[in-house]
Amino acid sequence: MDNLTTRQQRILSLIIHEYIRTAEPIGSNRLVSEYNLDLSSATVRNEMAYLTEAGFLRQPHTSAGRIPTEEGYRYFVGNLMRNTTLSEDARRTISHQFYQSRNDISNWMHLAASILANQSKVASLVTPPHPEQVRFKHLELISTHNTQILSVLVLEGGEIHQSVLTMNLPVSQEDLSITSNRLSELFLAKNHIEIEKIQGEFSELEHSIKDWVISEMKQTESLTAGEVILDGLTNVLSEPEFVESDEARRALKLIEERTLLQELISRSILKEPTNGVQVLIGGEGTWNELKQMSIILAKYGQPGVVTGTLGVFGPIRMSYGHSISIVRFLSSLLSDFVAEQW
Amino acid sequence: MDNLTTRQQRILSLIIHEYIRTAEPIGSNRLVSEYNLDLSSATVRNEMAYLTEAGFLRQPHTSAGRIPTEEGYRYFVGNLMRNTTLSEDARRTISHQFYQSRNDISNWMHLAASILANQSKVASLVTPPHPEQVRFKHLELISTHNTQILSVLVLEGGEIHQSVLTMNLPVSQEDLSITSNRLSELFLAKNHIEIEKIQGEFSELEHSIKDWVISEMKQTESLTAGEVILDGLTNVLSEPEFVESDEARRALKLIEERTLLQELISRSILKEPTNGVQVLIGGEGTWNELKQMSIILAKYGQPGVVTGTLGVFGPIRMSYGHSISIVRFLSSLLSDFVAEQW
DNA sequence: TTTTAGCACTCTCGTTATTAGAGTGCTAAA
DNA sequence: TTTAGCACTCTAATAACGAGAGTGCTAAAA
Repeated sequence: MDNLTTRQQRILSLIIHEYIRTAEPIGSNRLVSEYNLDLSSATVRNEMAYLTEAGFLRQPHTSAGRIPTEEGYRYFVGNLMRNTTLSEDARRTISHQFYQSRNDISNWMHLAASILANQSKVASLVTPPHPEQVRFKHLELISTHNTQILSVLVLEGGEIHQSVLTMNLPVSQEDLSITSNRLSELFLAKNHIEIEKIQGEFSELEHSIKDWVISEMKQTESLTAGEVILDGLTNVLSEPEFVESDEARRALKLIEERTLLQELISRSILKEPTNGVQVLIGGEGTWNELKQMSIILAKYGQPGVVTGTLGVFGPIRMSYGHSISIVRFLSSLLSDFVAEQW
Repeated sequence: MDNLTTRQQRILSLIIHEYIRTAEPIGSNRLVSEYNLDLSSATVRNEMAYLTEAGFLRQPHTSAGRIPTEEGYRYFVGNLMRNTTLSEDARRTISHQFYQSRNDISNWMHLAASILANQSKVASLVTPPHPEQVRFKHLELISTHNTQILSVLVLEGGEIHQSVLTMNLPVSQEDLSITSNRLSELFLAKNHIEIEKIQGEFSELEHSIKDWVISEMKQTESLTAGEVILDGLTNVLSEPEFVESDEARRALKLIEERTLLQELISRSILKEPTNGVQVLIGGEGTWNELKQMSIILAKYGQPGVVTGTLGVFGPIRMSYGHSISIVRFLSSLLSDFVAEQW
């Protein structure tokens, strides 16, 4: 079943290539003339018949050309795809853009999403870098009004949480400084369980702050990927499948709503992907709603310390080689970035 | 030109209402039967002819029904629209959702965008609350590696900036604490110009930090609305005008790219809007690319202190009454929110 | 044994013709 | 001032049709 001859592989590749380009069913004559094959259309027809039998191609109707099945794409990605790399030029441009906005996290996440979308011509997603083990680094308390405190919690890895807390009684900035110093020292490098266990006297103020710190840390730890930044939806949207089919549009809507995406990220990121990039084609039988879409995901960051996810998604008829190389490049770029900063 | 009789206004309203519902040109017979008018179709025809003459309606072709012109929508929004309010129920639900995620800014911005999109059934945008006068509040320096410093700058209003700075030489946490205390005291409540003017001795470390603080503050002040959060693009995308017309899709793409949007926000927010909500219909003659779209914007926050922008956008054929009431409600909700926190 | 030329057959899609129906504007009567 | 009536216009749906692209199969060629 899976042992195709070189010629069959070649033909499958060409069909996929041409179909990605044109979104039209590919016939034998057309293939031969388009690519100047040293074969007659009849021979190609025979091979096509075999590939159809084997489940890699299908016909929308008798007497139409062939289009790849999910299985066909999968075989292609798994066995036939040649590994494209980005041009040195493109890579330099991208790196440069990053180094310009290196400081602000939210900034470069959006930048990453935008680059992914523009380069791949499909839609992109990026989740924030997320600490895998959440440990306390520093606490800062700043009085704003009478009873209001702006609390800033810095975690190991540099993630920052801020909240405005309201106390029962007014507190002076001096008290706040003392409190934050004391707690910072006590909590240093501990995770939330260890903080919970700390024995000792706590004032009412300290107690409130401690509770807040613990709840923030817990929340951070539980949440796999809170926010998901999307970009380039309109790229996908002007593809013929999405213009024509209501179903495809519904799939896109589902993705925009994030819930499916989050499930998908957390599930698929578990099985460690082949060479860093994971390709989900047509929902992989599990997600029926995504029959017409493919998703390419990669982790970035430092395994075990901080990691995030990024990727692209678009019609199942997408340019895998190109998309994968972009995702891979950006994932390694961001990883370097994160490593440099943390 | 602008003084329509009550009957003409009524007919214009009905046509707009029906057109928004069906996206089809509206004929006289249909209007009479659909709304059980106490008029003959001939009379309605006469009025339609007048409204067409006056520029409020147009015919896609002779012997077709009428559709509203931009001018027609504008007259409707300005004079005829009845002010709908959200149901008490809906309002409670929304408030509730907000109070749940009240702490995290980025969190409730996304929430706001999502609520706007879901309620209005079109696309939405939200910009972060942005201080109008940028003043220094507090500085925190935390050592991460040898030469790397995590710097956290808190501005009046509570906005937080963080960066990782790299020094030439290693610095101890102790030195950093001293530096941050000294600078915090010196810079307190000053804007970037005043900070620049401060006389006195600065160590090399202090100098670097000072430069960074100034550049962050400058940047914050110049940037009207850095990030723009979008949601609900797919709502718009399944409207017939966007399915059918390439031009409309291009407009949406342009919006997703943000640059046009930012220009639009900064320009339109200047002229203080009528009762807080500004409605841009069909690009208002200025933005040709947006001929088929309408945008509803409102500020939120505390004027003069921190403000952001939120709104919805969709096909020019959108349900203005409903959308405006949602935008207005969310703007006041977020304003309360911001007021409570700052 | 493999490849290919040839051919009959199938199905889509674009074109053209036709028509039903919805809509209009105008005139004249109510 | 309103409306019934009517001739006229234009679209959009439907049907009929043929070109074209594609297929699978058979038999001959390599």
